[in-house]
Amino acid sequence: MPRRLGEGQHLFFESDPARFVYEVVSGVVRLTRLHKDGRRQVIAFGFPGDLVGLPSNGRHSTECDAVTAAEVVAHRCDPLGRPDRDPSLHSVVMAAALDEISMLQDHFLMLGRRLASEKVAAFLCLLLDRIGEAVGTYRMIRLPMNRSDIADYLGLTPETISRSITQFREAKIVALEDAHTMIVLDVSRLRDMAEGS
Amino acid sequence: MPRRLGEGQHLFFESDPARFVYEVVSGVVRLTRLHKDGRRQVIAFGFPGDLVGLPSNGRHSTECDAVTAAEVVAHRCDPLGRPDRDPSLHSVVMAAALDEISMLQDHFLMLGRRLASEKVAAFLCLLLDRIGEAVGTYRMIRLPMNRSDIADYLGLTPETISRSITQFREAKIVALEDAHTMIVLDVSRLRDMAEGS
DNA sequence: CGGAGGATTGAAAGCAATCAAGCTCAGTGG
DNA sequence: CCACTGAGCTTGATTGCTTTCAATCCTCCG
Repeated sequence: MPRRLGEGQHLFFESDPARFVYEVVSGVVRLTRLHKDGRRQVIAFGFPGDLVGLPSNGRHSTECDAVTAAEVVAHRCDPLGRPDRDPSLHSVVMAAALDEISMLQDHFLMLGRRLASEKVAAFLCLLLDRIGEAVGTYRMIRLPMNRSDIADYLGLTPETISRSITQFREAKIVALEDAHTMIVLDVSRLRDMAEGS
Repeated sequence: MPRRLGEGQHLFFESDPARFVYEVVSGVVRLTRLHKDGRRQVIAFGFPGDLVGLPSNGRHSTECDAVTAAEVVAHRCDPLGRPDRDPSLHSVVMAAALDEISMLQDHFLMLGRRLASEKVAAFLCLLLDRIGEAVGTYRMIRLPMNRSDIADYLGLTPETISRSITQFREAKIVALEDAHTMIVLDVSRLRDMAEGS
């Protein structure tokens, strides 16, 4: 029943007719929109439990592809215009849409931070809360996406992401096992960084 | 029936229990969230026809106040959890929520532009399409908000907004009657500016 | 007429982007 | 088994744009 996506495989494109909404079951997907000049804005990452592909005027407003191998379950979204037909799907989609709005607003606050390092810290806190795992007394973040994805999410360059992470490493706030495996040594200082103090 | 708001008057605050959603009938409202350090992020402006105050987990996720004197109509949003009770309100709110997501995504693209002048041009194009008025062969924008509001919407400073507008004025792309009344002399060049060409 | 808030302009400083060069590691093929 | 390759990550030096700080202007309103 779930549909499997290989890394980099597309689920839908911008302005495709939206026949389905998709529930992410495993893996991570990336919702992006393209600038006229070819640059990319990452709008959001979809983690397990997220509902992605909400339509606007019957079409997808972003494109979506897999950051890692992923599984998704498709739900027809024809009935969205008629809440009486399928009230339970309707409620779920409504809740997802309202949550999405709230998440996008949080994303704005992230982009509105002063320094690049504050944005990166805020992003890491987000991942920590969302997909952090316990490792002894510390917590670990498996970063599924690469530096360019993070850069396009935060409106920065990959070089700047790298420099911020290096800075956290030198300050002993985090340690890197490899480029995609981060141990958070000092959560409270990371949260302080995210708030500019 | 409509509720009147004076300039600067608040309609609701962040994390207020969301008992109503509000339809803007006249005037302009401002949806904002605050950073820990007191800085302000303008999430959106609400123009006539917009539905504002959509709840997340039963609470307002932003604060809302009037940019100009405004009128709003309140709609109870208790029934949102039960689509079968009031299908028509439910459909309206669903459509508004999905539109809002799309608008927020457009806002991201605006923030993702390279230069301050591109962001300002994009913002002016948005206003032009939304509230532009014909004036002879030209089109006019009445800017209801001040430079700081625009700055907080675009993640820039008021000075930078001012400089960008001056730049457009010197390039004969726009003319200012006063600080809040802009004549667009060359729409296509303004759109080009917004896209970095 | 005078005051105040917002807008504009100017000069200087700060921070991220850019350009460019190594580095690491996984995958590949000899 | 190891050299080769390429992609992604890191680091360095420089450039350039926005911010910051400050002064002035303007306009509306008391």
